[in-house]
Amino acid sequence: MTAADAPSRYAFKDAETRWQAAWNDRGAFVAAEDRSRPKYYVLEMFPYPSGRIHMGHVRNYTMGDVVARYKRARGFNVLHPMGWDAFGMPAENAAMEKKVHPAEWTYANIDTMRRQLKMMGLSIDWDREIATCHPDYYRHEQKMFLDMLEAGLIYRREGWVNWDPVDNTVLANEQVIDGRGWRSGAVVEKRRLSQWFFRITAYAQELLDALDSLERWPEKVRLMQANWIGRSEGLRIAFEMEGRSDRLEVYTTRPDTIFGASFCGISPEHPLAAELAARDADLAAFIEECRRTGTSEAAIEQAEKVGRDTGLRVKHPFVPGKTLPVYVANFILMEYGTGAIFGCPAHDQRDLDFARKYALPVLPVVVPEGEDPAAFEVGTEAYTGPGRLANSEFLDGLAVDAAKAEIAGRIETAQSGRREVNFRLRDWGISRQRYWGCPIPVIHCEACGVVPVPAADLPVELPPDVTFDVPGNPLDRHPTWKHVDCPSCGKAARRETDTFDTFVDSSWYFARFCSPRADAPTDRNAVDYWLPVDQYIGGIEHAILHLLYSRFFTRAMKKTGHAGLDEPFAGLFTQGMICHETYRTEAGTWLEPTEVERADDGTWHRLGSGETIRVGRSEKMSKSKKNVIDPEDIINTYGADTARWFMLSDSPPERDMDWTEAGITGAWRFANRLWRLVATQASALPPRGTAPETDDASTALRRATHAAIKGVTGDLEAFHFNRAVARVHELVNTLSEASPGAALREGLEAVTLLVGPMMPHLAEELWSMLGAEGLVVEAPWPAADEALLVEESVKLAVQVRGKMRGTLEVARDAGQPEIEALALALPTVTAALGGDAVKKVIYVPNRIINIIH
RNA sequence: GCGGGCGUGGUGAAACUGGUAGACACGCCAGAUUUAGGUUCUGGUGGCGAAAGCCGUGGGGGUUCGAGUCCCUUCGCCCGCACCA
Repeated sequence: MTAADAPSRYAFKDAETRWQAAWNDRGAFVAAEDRSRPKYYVLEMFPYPSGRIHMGHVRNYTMGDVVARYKRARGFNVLHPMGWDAFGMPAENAAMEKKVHPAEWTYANIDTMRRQLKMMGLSIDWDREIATCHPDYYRHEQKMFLDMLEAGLIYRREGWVNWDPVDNTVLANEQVIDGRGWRSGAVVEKRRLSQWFFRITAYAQELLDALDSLERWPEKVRLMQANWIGRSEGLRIAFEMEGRSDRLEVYTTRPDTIFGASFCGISPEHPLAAELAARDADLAAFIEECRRTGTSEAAIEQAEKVGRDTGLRVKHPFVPGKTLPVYVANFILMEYGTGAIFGCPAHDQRDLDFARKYALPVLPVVVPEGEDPAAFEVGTEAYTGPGRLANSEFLDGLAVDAAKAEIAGRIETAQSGRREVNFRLRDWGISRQRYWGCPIPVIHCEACGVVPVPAADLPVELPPDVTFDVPGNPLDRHPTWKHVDCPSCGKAARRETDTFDTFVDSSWYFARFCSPRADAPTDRNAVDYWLPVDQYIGGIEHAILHLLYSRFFTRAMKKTGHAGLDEPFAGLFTQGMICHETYRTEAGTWLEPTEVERADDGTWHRLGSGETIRVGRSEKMSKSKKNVIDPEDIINTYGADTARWFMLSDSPPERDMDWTEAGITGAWRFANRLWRLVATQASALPPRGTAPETDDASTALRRATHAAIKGVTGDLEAFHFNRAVARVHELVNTLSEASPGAALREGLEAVTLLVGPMMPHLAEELWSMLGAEGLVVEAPWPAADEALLVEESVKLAVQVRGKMRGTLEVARDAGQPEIEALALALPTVTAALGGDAVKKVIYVPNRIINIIH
């Protein structure tokens, strides 16, 4: 073939469908347990079927696919499944807006997105596909709920909950961001409701401790979880109250500052506050006001610390005759500790702000080392640093930690308190007043109370005939669904109409993938074989919610016998977001990238009208700012391989990346360049298996090939995809300059295999053009010949007093005297020395020689 | 406020345990071939300078023969948590 009659471009459309069919025909990605090989479970966070895939999905699934294909080539038995996180609010919103049933909407979206993902050529075992909205999935979730309920991992109680007035549902603490619902953005209100809770706090310590064992998790995520769990060590102290027989219990992490206490504070939600308010209209009004201001971020931001003196006095435990006033204060949370504190203004900023407002005493009791206790004063800033105790009787002179221990001991001896560990983590409330979720399988009976649905009656299926014309939960107003007989006494009873938080669905799907058609939630053989997930990949936005819930749920599954491990994800990688420039008209209307163009002078204009456009900085792709690029358009225009290649190029995968037109066309050019290189050289190459030549040029070529194999292998292992891409570029540059021969064949075959996980269709195409047998997906990963990598000569840097003066091409591992002589003979070196005597020489073999004068 | 991360050419970024800063790519410049369309190929490209050379990894200081990398300090940007006692 000559260049003239060779097709000039890689026909990706034809090739991609052809190779996808070939993989499919061979069942190349179907996974089965095989104990003769090491297993490797690669999982990307499964998508919510919102409609169409977006670029974030493309990046996520490309990275996972690279890992899956690479590990497969390395001989691992790989599991790489895909499913749908299919329950959730958007389906109900669509039902309300477009009058389609949530199920219909969801399944249609799944069909679209499955088709789109298949266009990407992912090495997924589609036989294992699951959708959480399918009864075959959620019936098992219901079964586990019953088991966990029985095991004491779940309970029901009434409590203050976060109510989202837009989505008309309760939210977990983790789902309230800056006082607003994580989906709707509405300011969350406080309501009292009966709710089901997972007892995640029972595992608080364990979930915290085990973070240390997650070595292949990003440090950032582990820190975020540790902060969220929020362990604190302190002391619970019971103060005697004047004129009452009961005691006021407070929690503190600074018991050492007890002598600096000038008041006690209780939460507006504290039972004592309610009791006192019953006889005090002013206090009652204050409490009501606190409740209304609630938790909105604006309220908290500016909220002044305010309180009301209840008139109640507590006795200081160590100062006879001293009493402290008890205030109801708006900054004290009922949910944390005991809902009551003692205030030591000198050493706590909040207490100080409060004390200044109500003219309470401020007595420093911790003084920085070396300061005179008599002279040390606290102004507008509390002193929270280390130091020695003062004004504290028997604690005087002690360091903070010693003082804490001393006080704790005395309080415990006096039986007026005890050491206590507190966590910020709250139990996970999972009741949602929504239709499109997994029904909670319990029945409420007047006589028997809460009765679990018998396992034989599962699944509790969602009724299909529901309406969305009025707000609220359609299950609640369904004419028949909720009316059932009590399984226990047989009398008329009422079904629970709340459904699970959708995070329950995603807390175990990774386990279900191991045995997706099993009749029980899990097949223990399968989960014991496949779990844990060896490599999990997804967005950082799930650092707390999904990842913490899954860690808990896996433990709960272990306790109920559904799994046998504690930690579901051995390795975690969090990818960055896809960003794009934003475009606005002068009037402020957002425009899509396809609606604007850049003129030669660098200004931007609207297509058609020519209106001047303001280009905004690159931001996360989002529909509201219209800076989105549709993956399907890209795949149709450039092919899946080009899209994948660009996703892996340039930006490190954990960092945000910019989607640019130049970037995608650059990737497109490279794919063609590689294709053209093989297309033009293939026929000139010697047959496969011909021994490589041994002349200098061929040896150099082989060295480049094997260096690339070694480099790319290391880069893929370390998730350095952008460097792997750079190394492939380098190798292709080298191969492009070589003349045909066995060494070139070796190089082209190697580059084909190296590119395999990243551009799988193109790799197959090249492999077949090179006349190789079988498919790339079945070929083992190439091995680097270490012997070829050892170079006999090295380029050594020569410095004079640390300044670069030149380089020397010398024999590998040459001796210092020889190097020194050569270096001193360099004109640049003699010039720099200026005749001075050499005082010292530092020589690092094969690296550098530094001459000091 | 607390916790964490990041500042390197015009741009995205490389640089393993301190050892030739800017690999690779985009863009740009020059040339060649096609010149009906983002094609392909060759060379150049951190800054200043005619050159030798000097200066360069946010700023300042330090350790070291040698610092993008380690230490101190300061500025800027981003992310997470946020009245958690």
